[in-house]
Amino acid sequence: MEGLSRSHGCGDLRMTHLGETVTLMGWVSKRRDHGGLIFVDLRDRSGKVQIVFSPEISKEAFHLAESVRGEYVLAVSGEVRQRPEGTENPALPTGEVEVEVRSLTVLNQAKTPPFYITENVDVDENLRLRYRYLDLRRPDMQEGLILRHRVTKTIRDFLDERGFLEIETPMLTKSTPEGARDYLVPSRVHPGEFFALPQSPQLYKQLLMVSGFEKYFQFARCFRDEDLRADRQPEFTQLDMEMSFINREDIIQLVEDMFCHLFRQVMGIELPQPFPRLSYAKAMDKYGSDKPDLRFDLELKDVTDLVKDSGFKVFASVCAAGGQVKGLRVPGCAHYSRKELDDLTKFAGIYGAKGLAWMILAPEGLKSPISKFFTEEEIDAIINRLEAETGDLLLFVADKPQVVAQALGALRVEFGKRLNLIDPEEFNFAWVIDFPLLEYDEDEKRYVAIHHPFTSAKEEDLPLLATEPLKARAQAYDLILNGVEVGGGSIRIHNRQNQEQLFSLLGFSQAEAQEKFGFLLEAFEYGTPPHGGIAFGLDRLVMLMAGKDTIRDVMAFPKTQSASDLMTKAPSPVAEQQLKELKLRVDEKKTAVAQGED
RNA sequence: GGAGCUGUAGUGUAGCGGUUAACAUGUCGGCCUGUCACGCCGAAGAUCGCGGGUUCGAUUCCCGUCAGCUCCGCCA
Repeated sequence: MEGLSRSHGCGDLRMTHLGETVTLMGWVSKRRDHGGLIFVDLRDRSGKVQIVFSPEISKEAFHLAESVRGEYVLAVSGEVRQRPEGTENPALPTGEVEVEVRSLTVLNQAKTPPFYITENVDVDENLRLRYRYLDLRRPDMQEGLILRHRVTKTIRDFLDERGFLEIETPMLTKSTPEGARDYLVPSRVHPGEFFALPQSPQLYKQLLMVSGFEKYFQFARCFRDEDLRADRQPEFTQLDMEMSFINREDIIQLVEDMFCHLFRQVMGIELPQPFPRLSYAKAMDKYGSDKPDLRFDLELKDVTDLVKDSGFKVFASVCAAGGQVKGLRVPGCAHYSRKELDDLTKFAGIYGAKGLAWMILAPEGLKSPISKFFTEEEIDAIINRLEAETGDLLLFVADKPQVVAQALGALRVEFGKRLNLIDPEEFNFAWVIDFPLLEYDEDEKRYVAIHHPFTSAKEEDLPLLATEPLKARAQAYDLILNGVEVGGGSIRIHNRQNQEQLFSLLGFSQAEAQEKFGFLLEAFEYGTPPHGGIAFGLDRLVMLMAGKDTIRDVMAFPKTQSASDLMTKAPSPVAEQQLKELKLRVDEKKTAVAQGED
């Protein structure tokens, strides 16, 4: 490298550089050896350009190039030249030019990679994760991380402009009840005691409000030891924000401005403002989800009133037991076969539905195994309610409201995809507001907070906390994008009495509340401003902006579904000495149980 | 904790109760001065994820297991 200095990025060369002598450094993407002439596509972060080795230009470079292989790291210098007429490559941004190489330095050799370093590879994810550093060489993976950088950079600048301060909070923190399972870190200095990695910086950011910082944000790494999904990793990044002296409208306005700015700057897209809002109750009722995909219509219709007194016992008994019956109209699917309907039933079963009733509005008349239980008037009323037409398939689920919503909500999304009702280019933002504050946990026999225990109830619902807590609505709001929850927040409780009241509703004794959250309760006694905030899942947001199906594709080093890192082989056992220092002993629970025992 | 899908040369796939396990691509060698999915000739490359069972015989069928993925539960 002595005396060598890169002058341009490979992907940056254009006709305007004609005649310039350039020095490029990058990887061999492809080599085409014609015997007397060698072409190499040289790739770096900026893109690719064709470089040419010819004995007429440099015998030395040409012969050296004969030994070059894929993914070798090269430094070349030579003149940018217009390609001979007829040999331009319109598929490449640099396709009008090439570099004729006068000197070549092989900076490093490379083994043949285990998979192709190109766009759109369909390789076993096992391999991609094991060789993540090679996977990340692929241009579309680089684009994802570059996009991620531009998103964080744009947001940082925006929030700075609006008077926000970026403040870091600890990673070694206190384990608190409620919420996800914690990742624990043993304390060497305090044997038998543990830190928890933060599930979010929630309490710290509220305390920063007590401290008077007024506007805070942070790109915060969060940890939750729960099972993974395509959009859930054990560690992930939140854009975390908190503000004092604000109300819900202030936050919504700021966030909409922020996303409009972000999409304008990064994607060149103008988002329509204001973002639509719908209540939790309406979202659940119409779409069976608290994060509905609003890129397509398909609404659920409640037919409970029409069927509760009908002769169909399955429906009637569910209604009598306090359940409900809802229907989904699937346009143009009257041709569905028995097998396809059985598969749909199985699909609904995943979400707990014990069955799936259907009606087919065929041109030759109604086909349905349940129609014989209804009068003609009842059937007409149902068809009217669903606004169904000939050629439609109608699907019904009868169950507890929660099961009906989940099953039909999932079917709605499924048909949105199957019927191609979704515009993949669209970014459909909306707010879901007025969440309930609490729900009842049947397993634990107590109330649990839907958002989190620091969320304030709506002022007009405060009296309900003492009488009918489940009816109280929270000052909470989620931001959804294309059926994905990308963020959520709330106005917080900011005085000790209200916070203690909520803890007690959640079933904490005063002593427990003091032990777990005493520092917060105490802080609230020293002049706490009204405050609230919101946090966004950065990985999910970037995933959607990049058009990817999993957040793994926009994270540099993600974990597998079983929360391990195939590249480093983490987690792994540690030395006995390390355990000793921590005063820890592994319970030798047999992992390798003998086979074939009875 | 549960359900489903996948696992065959380096990679992506095909295949079948008895095969020399096929194809493409990559790799290696030779030829080739305008290619860009370069072309042509040749070669090497497989413990058919692992273990057990059924069978005269299993890569193929069955059971188990491991790994990856998708989903349910879980994720304030």
